[in-house]
Amino acid sequence: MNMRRATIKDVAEAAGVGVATVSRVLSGGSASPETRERVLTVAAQLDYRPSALGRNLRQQRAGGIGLLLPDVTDSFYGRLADGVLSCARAAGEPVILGTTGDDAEREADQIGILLEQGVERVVAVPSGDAEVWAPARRTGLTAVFAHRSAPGHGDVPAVLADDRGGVRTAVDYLTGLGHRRIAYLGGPGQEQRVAAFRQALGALVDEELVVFARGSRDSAYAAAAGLFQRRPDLTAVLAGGNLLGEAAVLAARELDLRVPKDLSLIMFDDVPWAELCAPPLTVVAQPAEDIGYRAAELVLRAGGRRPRGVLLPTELIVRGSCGPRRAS
Amino acid sequence: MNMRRATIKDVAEAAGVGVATVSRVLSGGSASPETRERVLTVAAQLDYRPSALGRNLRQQRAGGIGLLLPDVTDSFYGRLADGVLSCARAAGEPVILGTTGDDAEREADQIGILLEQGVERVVAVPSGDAEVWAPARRTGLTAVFAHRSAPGHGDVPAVLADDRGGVRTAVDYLTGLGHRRIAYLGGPGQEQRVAAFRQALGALVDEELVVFARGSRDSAYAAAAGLFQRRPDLTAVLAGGNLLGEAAVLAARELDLRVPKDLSLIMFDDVPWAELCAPPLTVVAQPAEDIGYRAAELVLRAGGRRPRGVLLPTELIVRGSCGPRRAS
DNA sequence: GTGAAAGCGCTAACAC
DNA sequence: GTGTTAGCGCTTTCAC
Repeated sequence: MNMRRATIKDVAEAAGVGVATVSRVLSGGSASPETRERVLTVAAQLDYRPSALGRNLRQQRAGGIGLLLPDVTDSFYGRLADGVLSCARAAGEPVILGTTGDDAEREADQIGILLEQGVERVVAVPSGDAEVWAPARRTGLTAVFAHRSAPGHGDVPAVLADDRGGVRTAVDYLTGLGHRRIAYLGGPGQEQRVAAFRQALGALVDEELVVFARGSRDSAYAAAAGLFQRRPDLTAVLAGGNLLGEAAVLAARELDLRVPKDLSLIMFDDVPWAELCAPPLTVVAQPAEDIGYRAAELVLRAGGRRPRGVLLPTELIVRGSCGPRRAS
Repeated sequence: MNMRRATIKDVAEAAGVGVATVSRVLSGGSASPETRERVLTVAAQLDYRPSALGRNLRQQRAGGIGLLLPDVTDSFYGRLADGVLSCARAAGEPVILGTTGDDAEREADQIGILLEQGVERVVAVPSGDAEVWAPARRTGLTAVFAHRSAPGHGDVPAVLADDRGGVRTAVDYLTGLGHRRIAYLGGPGQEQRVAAFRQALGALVDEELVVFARGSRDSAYAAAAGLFQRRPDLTAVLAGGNLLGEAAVLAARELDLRVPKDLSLIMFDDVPWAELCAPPLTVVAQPAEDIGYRAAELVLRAGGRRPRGVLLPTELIVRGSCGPRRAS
């Protein structure tokens, strides 16, 4: 089998026109109705598909959009990716996916691969600082950040959930229930949220109760278990992501802390299993898919004037994992 | 800013050699030690990165590997994707991701996009039959199927979990607990498993208890709820995936069926939340990441002789969602 | 061991 | 409205 694909030249010959005409017709340029008709027919007959290879080289840039994510295994990023994919699909653009593991170096590698491929538009959940992104900027790559921004990237538009609002609502809810010793269990790149947490809590903040994990499940579990053991006096936790929430539930169970009796828990990111958990988890829902879709939209219409950023609303969904402060 | 990237010609000139020499040096061909040294130095100085665009056109094929998945939102496919990505990363190859939604037509579109890009190697969880894949075959594209095979694809290698064994173990476990009316809640492309289910159950099969959902959560829920309402006499369910398991738990809860007292449940695919569920779910674990990794490996060494397929083991992990048949 | 040159498929500038 | 042609960056003969 293994038939050679028809090229523009084949079509041109078969239709008795020049290659330029074929190119024009296929990209909607001007041509007489009859020529257009003929070219289209022949192209269909030959099952001609313009080669992106030729076009890309000629135009000095690959189409398509790059997508850089910390971890496809995390369902939040899965949903975000889904948003990007549906937007890209609507535009007929391929998506090149790379994962960074929240590691700046790995991110730099992935950026390198994209650059090498001639990709000029990327949606990223950034891990590295401005230095990592410098080669990309220099090449004129258009980036849009999603879910979080990064230090030193003043002019890269970002599509974010309203972390500030989400944190505030969650903290208010918790303090309203009487909680005073509230912990924040964070992951990579959550400076924004922690700042909001500190601000919302005001004088109540206890820096020992603000802990960070790296991106992995293990690290999240270690952080949660360590926190709970070190400070058995805390009565509520805000987990900054579904991996962290999962870890908190696991660690609490392991240490025989009953939720919500001994410990109230709010998790960032509403995942399907939050409802299946015992007790069902109260969460701050983030529109993961929308974030991805909007970011892809932004990067695709790179030509027009782009807003500095987009802020999408979060929502506190109260289920059963928070209760009044224990008498202790 | 927006600096033009250095080309091979720039390097050649700066090093005082011909472009061919630069190309040879960079791809490990023969050159005198001193020439090699000089070229390498200059290339580094100029921060030269060979353009994949030029290479691809010249070689009439894009590097990289295509990845076609039903749904990135499903954590099983997320893990599978992760496996593919780590293998691809090790090889320095980009991955082009597309989702099919378990729809043959959408799959055909995605294949079209890949072909247009000149991608010649793809890992896919196939949805369509041989007809959908015909254009791909004709172009000489190398495919490896993952997680499931498809009808009429005799010679496409596939990396599969041992569904047959997994189903048998699960069914044996259930019948050993005394269950007789066991349902199978299936998803798209699970013909293999259902066949194994029928075989394992032998005379006990009740065709009314074998139901299928499409890929979505809604559809899964509808199928589960419908099944439970129509046949309140069933005492055990085998759910063919984590979405289906999730739906089964939800539907059972909605209909006040207690797990495992009224209903025993086994879910295909071990997901982190299976442990957090109340009760913790007994599952048939599948090595999702390995499946992806192995498939990617196979497609990358397309040159050598490739085995017809790989079968990876599954494992029954007993937790708390199965009990003896209710007295009823 | 090295360089010159052809050419991959396409688009855009230019001539008619 | 249409054809001719140059050339994008690279690899790969083919001479030397």
